[in-house]
Amino acid sequence: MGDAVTIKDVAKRANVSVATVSRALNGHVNVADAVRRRVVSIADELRYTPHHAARSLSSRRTQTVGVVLPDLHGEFFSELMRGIDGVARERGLHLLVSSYHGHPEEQVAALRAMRGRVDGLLVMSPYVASADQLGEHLASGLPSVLMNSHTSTPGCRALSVDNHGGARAMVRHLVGCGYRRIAFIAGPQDNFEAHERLRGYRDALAEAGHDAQPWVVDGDFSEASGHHAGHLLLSQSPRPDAVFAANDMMALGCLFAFNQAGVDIPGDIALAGFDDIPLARYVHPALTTMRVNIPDLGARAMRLLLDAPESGTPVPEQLATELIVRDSTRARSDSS
Amino acid sequence: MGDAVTIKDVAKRANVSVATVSRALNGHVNVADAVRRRVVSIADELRYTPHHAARSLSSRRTQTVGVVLPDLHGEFFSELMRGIDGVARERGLHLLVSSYHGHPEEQVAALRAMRGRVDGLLVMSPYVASADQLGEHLASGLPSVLMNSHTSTPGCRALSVDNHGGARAMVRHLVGCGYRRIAFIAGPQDNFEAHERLRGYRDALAEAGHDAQPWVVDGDFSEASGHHAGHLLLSQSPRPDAVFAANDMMALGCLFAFNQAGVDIPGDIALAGFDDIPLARYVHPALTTMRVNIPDLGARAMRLLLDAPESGTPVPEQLATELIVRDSTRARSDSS
DNA sequence: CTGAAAGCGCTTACAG
DNA sequence: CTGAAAGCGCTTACAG
Repeated sequence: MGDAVTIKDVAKRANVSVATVSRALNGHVNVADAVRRRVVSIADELRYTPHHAARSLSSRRTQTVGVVLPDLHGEFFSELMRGIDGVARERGLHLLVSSYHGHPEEQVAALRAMRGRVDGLLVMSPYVASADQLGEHLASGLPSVLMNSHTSTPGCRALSVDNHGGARAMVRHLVGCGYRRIAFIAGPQDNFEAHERLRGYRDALAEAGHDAQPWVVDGDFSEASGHHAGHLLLSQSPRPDAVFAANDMMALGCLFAFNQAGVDIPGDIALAGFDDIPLARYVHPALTTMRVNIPDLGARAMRLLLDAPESGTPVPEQLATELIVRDSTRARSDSS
Repeated sequence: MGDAVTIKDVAKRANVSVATVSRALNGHVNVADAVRRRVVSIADELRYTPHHAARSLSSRRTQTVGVVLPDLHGEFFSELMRGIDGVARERGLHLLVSSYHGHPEEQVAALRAMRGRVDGLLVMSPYVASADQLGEHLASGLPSVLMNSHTSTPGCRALSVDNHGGARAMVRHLVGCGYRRIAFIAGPQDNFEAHERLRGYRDALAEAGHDAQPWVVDGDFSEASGHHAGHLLLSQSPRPDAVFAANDMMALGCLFAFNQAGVDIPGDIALAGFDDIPLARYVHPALTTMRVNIPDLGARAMRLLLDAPESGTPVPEQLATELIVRDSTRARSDSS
């Protein structure tokens, strides 16, 4: 380990008290200029770095924001971290990242482990079930912002992608193109975002007034489940004339199923996804989808945490999505 | 913030000293069973969580590993984090992540900021230039493992992808297919991995003995630079019969350039990359590449940090790559 | 098995 | 402007 140099060593060398070293290094005003310069130069020379735990124990601040996510890998989280990290950097903050790896029951443990390590918390908890348990644990302490999470906890700041509005807009687009038998491949039952997208689909269909019945097949956000759903839909009679998958990964799985079966997209069946992952523009045909600006979600959540007044009644904020029309959907000439 | 409950509160309620609470909660043996049960249940009831900074200040341990990376976003880092995180999880460790965002000069600051916050460090520093500066700062303290970094610092544990061997193997594959005029799109000059891949290309070419001259065009690992290089190569006469890009992103850029120009791959020119990013299998034609198991790199680096004896002379370890042959290269019938 | 006390390395009122 | 001292919340020899 090598004995690290402490504030005492610096004080000794500079012939001042540790208090003065602390003040000089932290830029307090009440330090003689000559003294400050001497202290700073000695600290430099000795390669002194304040011991973080000691500093945060006495100052009650950690300069760190905790990020608790359901998972760490994958495009989504990587983009999210990018947005969060950008703001952290601007503000000179560190990030303590923790994932509960898809085990909602470990989430509370992850949250508790943050005590004494962070000044605030960004939490993403898309599991519908664990919502209130979560609120309870957040309430007791740290300033927090919830992302894409279903919670009824009052006083909790929250920011979500407008999944309901986005799904509705996509269905409207499909209806506008002339599609009528629009099937929906749903996401996991216990996922709040999946739930909202499904709700948007249903609502838009009801609004369209073509008395089209909801046509929902199960999925779990994975490519494989989309592939399976695609095959299932092809076996129906009549087939849907458009398929809206609750996320792009399932849309891609479905697309492969259609390609395998020789179905023409969008001639025979149109296809749309949600998220706009990078792959969406590369597949053939390129996928119509609803873009979610994920880094922006992270950045805005971070700013909400840092800048928003803690008091007052926080209004849950929404992040708009953007319809990206590509080749997998097309206005029908025989539109009724 | 809400006044957090401390060890004192638990001690008071349990009618024991804080020392006993500490021992009971930390599972030390010398605590009466009845007392331990009482303490544990009271701590539970009070929702007591030890204050991390205090604990690590007195115990000199943080249960945290620091990860200092050149960047945070993108597939590569996301996969790397996945590997690191898996091991951290197994061992009950936290991760403090820090990026210096492509500014090598900020790397030292990032490293220093880790003092008192972590028990060990995983560092990735692909900038050739900053290598020794780095070693100096690492030496003074924390156990560390370097990933994909060029360093001559003795006593420093290190783990790298076998970029040299991988590039050599790819060139051998191309030569074996019958290609002779093999151009190479290089990565950034100051990047250690790019440097090693280039070296592998040169060495393999020399070994092939067809007295083929190295044919290197500049690139910077970006898709755009690959696209540019592709156009440049098409303007040459004679054209190369195969192009090996130092990474997949550039290979994809090159592929788009070839497709735009109506060049048949691999009929007219073969194409190969390095990394095996997910996109590689989806493009048309699917890209021959050298797979790097990135999560494994992270996981092994982590294990090296945690398990390897700190003393002794550490031997830099290498991570093997795997040749993935897809449609963008093919054995030539008119092979000489 | 348990407690009193020292100490981890800082910061911050409190005096001067 | 500067220093002595208390204190942050823990852990850990040291006694008993």
